[in-house]
Amino acid sequence: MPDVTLYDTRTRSLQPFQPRDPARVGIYACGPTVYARVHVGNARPFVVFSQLKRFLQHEGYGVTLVGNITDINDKIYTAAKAAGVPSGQLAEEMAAHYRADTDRIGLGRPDAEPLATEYVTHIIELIQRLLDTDAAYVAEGDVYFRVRAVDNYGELSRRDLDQMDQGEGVEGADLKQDPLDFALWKAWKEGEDTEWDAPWGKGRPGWHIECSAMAEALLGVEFDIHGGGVDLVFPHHENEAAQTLAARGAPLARIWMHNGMLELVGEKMSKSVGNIRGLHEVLDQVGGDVLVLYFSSGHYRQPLAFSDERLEDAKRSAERIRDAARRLVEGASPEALRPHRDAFFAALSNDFNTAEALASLYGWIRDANRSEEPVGNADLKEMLDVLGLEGLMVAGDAPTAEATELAQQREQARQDKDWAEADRLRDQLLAMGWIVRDGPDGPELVPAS
RNA sequence: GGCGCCGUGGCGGAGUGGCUACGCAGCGGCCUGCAAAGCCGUGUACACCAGUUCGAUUCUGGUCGGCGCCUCCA
Repeated sequence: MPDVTLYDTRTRSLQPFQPRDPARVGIYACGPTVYARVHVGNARPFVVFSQLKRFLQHEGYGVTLVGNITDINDKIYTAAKAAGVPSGQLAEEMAAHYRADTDRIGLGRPDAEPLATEYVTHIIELIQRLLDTDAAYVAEGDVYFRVRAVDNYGELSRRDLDQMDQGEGVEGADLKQDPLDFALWKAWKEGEDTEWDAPWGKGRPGWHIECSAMAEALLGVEFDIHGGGVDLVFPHHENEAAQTLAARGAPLARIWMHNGMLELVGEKMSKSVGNIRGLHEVLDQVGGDVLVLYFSSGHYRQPLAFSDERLEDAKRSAERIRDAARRLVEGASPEALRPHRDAFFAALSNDFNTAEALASLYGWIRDANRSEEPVGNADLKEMLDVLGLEGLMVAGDAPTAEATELAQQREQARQDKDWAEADRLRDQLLAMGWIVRDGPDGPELVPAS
């Protein structure tokens, strides 16, 4: 089994995966801010890191995946005010939607899904620590992080402090000692309907510190993999890294992984642009397996084109896999197909290249389809399991008695060479949702999808 | 303007210094009563210009174009 390598954003290089403890690999993947229902783009990190966890488990590692939900944020206040509901209620509703929508993807849940609101104590403690070490300061109830307190600020996102925009016009700019400093805590303001007490006054945590605190609480510092969308590299992850380093004297994570964006007609899909497709809508349209297959068709680090056409392609590809699975028999796969299986896992070992892995999977299928002998399904099952596509192995519902009866009538008509009647019955079956395939062993009824 | 990513056949999308990616669509064939599924075959693909090299889509430099981040963003 080849060693696993993963691309690390901080060093911009492929790194051999060498966890501190193979039995306890920690992955933290930044989840959404719940101020609205999530779109398909938000599902990419969920899928990528869920699959990565499955793959690492397959390779023998013990893995804990943490996927947070940000439920304290300016966006939530704004959206709640616009909707005329309490912000806590909005966040709760949207978090519930998020869990329900991502459930339908069919990859299970992360091992922990912390909410920021559950970790305010940890957050306050972490901020206090930063104040104690003089890496942060209080200004009129706000608390700001002193960016120059860490000498490697900008390392993750490859930014030169002295060349960065000076953040003019940004909220709180006049309170900052340095325009690049960012808020760890925002003092309560008139009209805000949630607040927490802290030694320096009531208010709420800033976004970046929430993740540092939750990750540290659940995985400890210097855990193995921190993931999220590439749009989070700066400032979110840069700030997380800086805070934790300043507070604990140790890096937050060893490897930083970032997934590429979904693109809709050549433009990043995002709520601010307004070119979004709801995750639940897409799931209504094609279901979880097709969506996962669609995501898997490109490398996780690259942008991926999103459109109905792409979805339809993935749907047909899924059919190809399903049809192949239907022909297999239970049990071990032939040695002759082994190289395809091995190539599949070798591709995943090389920076989790699911696109290349799928090519091997299709190669396996082609050879299996070509085989005269019955082919055992073990390899295919193993590969699909790792991608979370085991659902494609499941045969559809058994034909109804009525459908079977019609199929038999059609066989009789074919025996009698009454082609018109046979075709009529075939159309009737299709209308009922059954495709008839005449094989050497007689007709087969396959659910039309 | 700064930092970074990318330009591959009709579409999507991997990858490699010389050898079929793959999927979807198309075309021809086998099979079939006809289909469907499957199999076989099929496309002078690597933005452009130089350079390195026996040889570059793959390395280096430049040009043009697209995208992301620099403010909330998966």
